[in-house]
This record gives sequence, C-alpha cells and structure tokens, in this order.
Amino acid sequence: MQKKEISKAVINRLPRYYRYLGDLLEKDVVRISSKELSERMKVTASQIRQDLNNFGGFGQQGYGYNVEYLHSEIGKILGLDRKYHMIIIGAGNLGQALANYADFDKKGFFVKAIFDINPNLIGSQIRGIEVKSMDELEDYLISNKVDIAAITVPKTKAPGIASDLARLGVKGIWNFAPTDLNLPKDVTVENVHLIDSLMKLSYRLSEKDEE
Amino acid sequence: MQKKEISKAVINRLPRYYRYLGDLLEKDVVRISSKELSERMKVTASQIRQDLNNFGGFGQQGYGYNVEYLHSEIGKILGLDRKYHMIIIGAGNLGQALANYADFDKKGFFVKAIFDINPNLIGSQIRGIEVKSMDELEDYLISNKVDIAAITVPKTKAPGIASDLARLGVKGIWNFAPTDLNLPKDVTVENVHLIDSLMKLSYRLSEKDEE
DNA sequence: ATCGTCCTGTGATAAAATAAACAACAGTAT
DNA sequence: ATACTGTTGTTTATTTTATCACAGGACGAT
Repeated sequence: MQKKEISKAVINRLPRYYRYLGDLLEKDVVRISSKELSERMKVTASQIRQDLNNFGGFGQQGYGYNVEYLHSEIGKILGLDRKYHMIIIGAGNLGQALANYADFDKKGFFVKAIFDINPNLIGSQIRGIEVKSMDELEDYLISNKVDIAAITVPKTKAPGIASDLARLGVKGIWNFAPTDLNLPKDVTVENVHLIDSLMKLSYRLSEKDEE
Repeated sequence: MQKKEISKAVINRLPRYYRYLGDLLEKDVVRISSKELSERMKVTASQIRQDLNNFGGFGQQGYGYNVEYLHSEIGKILGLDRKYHMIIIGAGNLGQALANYADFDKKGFFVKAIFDINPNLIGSQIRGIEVKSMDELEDYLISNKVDIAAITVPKTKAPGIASDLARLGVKGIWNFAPTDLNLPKDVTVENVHLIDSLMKLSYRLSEKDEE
C-alpha cells in the first residue's frame, strides 16, 4: 500500500513534531499553521508541510492544521495507536531507570518484566514489575509475545542476548549497550548509544573552544 | 583555522568509527583498510575515506590506516584528549544510572557532583560522588568551572534549570528531559530523547507489520 | 455574497550528501 | 630492479534532501 519509501530523516523528525503537538494540545491550542510551528521548532515551514505530505494531507488551506487531529494522525503513523509488550534485560541502574519511567506506559509501551542474573535482585519488584532470573527468559518468551526488549546489559553480553531474543521471536530491540548488534533483518534494532551522544557534545564543545 | 563547515552527518558517524576502532585496538589489530572497515560497519568505503578527509589524511596508499593512530586522531577530533568536569542535575534513576556509568571516566568525562531537591538523597553518595542540594548549585558553579551538566529532571523543571546553568557559565548541556531547550547559542545542547527513540522503533515495527 | 487574506499541497529548483571513479603512490612479490 | 597489487585522497557523478515558489482552495470580514 504505502508505496514510496519514507526517508529516515523524516522519521527522525516525526517524534519531535508529535512532542510539540502534544505540548500544544495541553495548552488547549486548537489550530496551528506550518509557519507558526516552524518558528517554534526552528525548522522551515516547507519542511513540515513536505514531511507531513509523505503520509497525506492533514491540513486545510487558509486554516492550518487542527492540533488534536494532527497529533493523533502522527501518533498513528508512529504506531502509537497500539500496545507494546516490553521487557527489560538488565536490572542495573539504567534498566531500573527505564522500568521506573512511567511515561512509556502513556504512549502504549508496557514493561511487563525485567530480567537479570543478580540473585540479590531476582524476585524483587520495580514499580510493580517483577525482576526475574535470566534462566526464565526463554520460557517467558515462549509463553508471551514480547514486542520490544530493551537491552541494558554490559557490552560483552549484549550480542549473545540479542541473538537469543531474535531466535525466540522478539522483533524489536531497544539497545543501550555501546555496541552494534548484527541481527536478522526482520528484527528492528534502535540504538541508544549514550557514549556516542556524549562524544558528539564533546566535539561541539571543542569546536567552539577553537574559535 | 578549520575553514570548511563539517556536516552534522559526519559528526554523527565519528563516534561510531571511534568505537569500532577501539574494538579493533583491543583485538590488537594493527592496520585496517577503509574497505574492510566499511564491510564491518555496513557503510561504504568511500564514505569512510571522505569523512576522514574532512580532517586530514590519516592513511597510507597501499597500506590502509594504522588502527591505533586513527583511533587516537579521531579521539582528538572529538575532543577526547581533554578532561571534562561534569555534574548531574537530578538524582533520580536516570541520574544515578549516569553517575554509576564508569565508562564516562575513561573517556575523560568526570562526574564531580549530583544535585537534587529530595532531602532523602541529599548528603548520600553514589559511587563516591556526593548528592548535593539544588540550593548549593549556584555556589558550586561559581567556585567550579563546570563543562557539562547532564539534566535528568522532569520536563517541567528542565527549561528553568537549563537557563540557570547557562547564566552561570555552563557551556555544555546533556539534556535527558523530553523537551527542547532554548538557550543562548554559545551553549551547546545535546539531547537524548528516549521517548523519541522509542517512537522511532515503534514506527519501524508498525511499518514492517503492514508488509 | 463577494473579496481579500491566509495557508496548504505540490511541482520546480537548489543544496547537500552519498557513491563511484580514478590518478598517484606505497608496499610486496618476482 | 621491475611490475603488480592494494589502497588512499580527491574529483566527478548521482542521488537524496531541503528550500523556494505558487496555484488554488478555505475562511472570515464586510
């Protein structure tokens, strides 16, 4: 159906549009033009219009866009109109931070279990979510359709665990380990490389220092 | 000195090159060609060569690149040859996770203090780093040159805190709050929007479902 | 109702990013 | 030595992305 390939750059911008529209919605803003939105978001109006028109015409000439409608439509595009069964592998600080982040629930991402190898953690609960042993992972994946697994384990263990997850049918991996995962192409990997992000910041700081 | 503007896309790739070269270094690989690196990293060899040549010729015809040298040079480009005084604002789970992440130290990012408003946390230590009261922040910034502040506070508080930090001379902000910060342009902001990342994953999962 | 203004959707244009191509040169084998 | 192979740095071509420009439709004022 959706014939034309949507560029990655467009997809990167969509969540940001969604966030801004959500903010406007909270402020009870009813309508907004691409021009006004562009000024707030520091992008060109043309880009907003063109990005949106990859998916259809959501606006109206002489009026602009209805904030609630556009927000909802972008949500649908992003797949936020469904629910995701999510698990977290690794109950370290980062894993716990993710488990505690209630905002994910609101967007349809439900963390149902956390897995770890640390006996001190196994059996405990984080925000009502049970920490299970890694030994239980396989059984869990067999009896539950897990959509997304967040990986927050050390770099060395990540590739092996990711392969296991892929083998057992997990199609979405949210990878926080500072390494790239090579998985079959039916598995979607989204990386969050914090150290890369910090290095980018460091680059830009150094660059400015040289001026 | 550095006349030509380096594109953002190039900067995004540098940390990844750096990571791969670090891995090769650990495996005692001495030399590598752009072709071999391109195969491992799933990019074109041409792109690697072109990216690197923005900064100078690090390789040798008929030989390739010396891994250690190239790693070190990219490190310099990224500003990893200096030390950064870093603080964390917000000692919640994410703040604690960052404080506990020892790898930052290795790259020259030293977390020296954490600030929070929670009286139960103030005075405690995380990996030897003291949690201080937000009331002490201003004094701390006056008596210490802070290079980078990581913001891990709720969305509503982030913009105000960021402005304070900017006013008090912090030039680098690592922002984990799910909102964009509008700061003077001498302040560099690097955003880590986890929810955006998750939405991108969700988009790609939904997209595949439709096939 | 009519006119003028506003603003979208989209086709044309410009700019930027990526990939391909290749000359030149170092290393290696014969 | 000499020729061959491999691989860079860089130029050129191609593709992709972003911006500009505008026709035409919708709204609101009069």
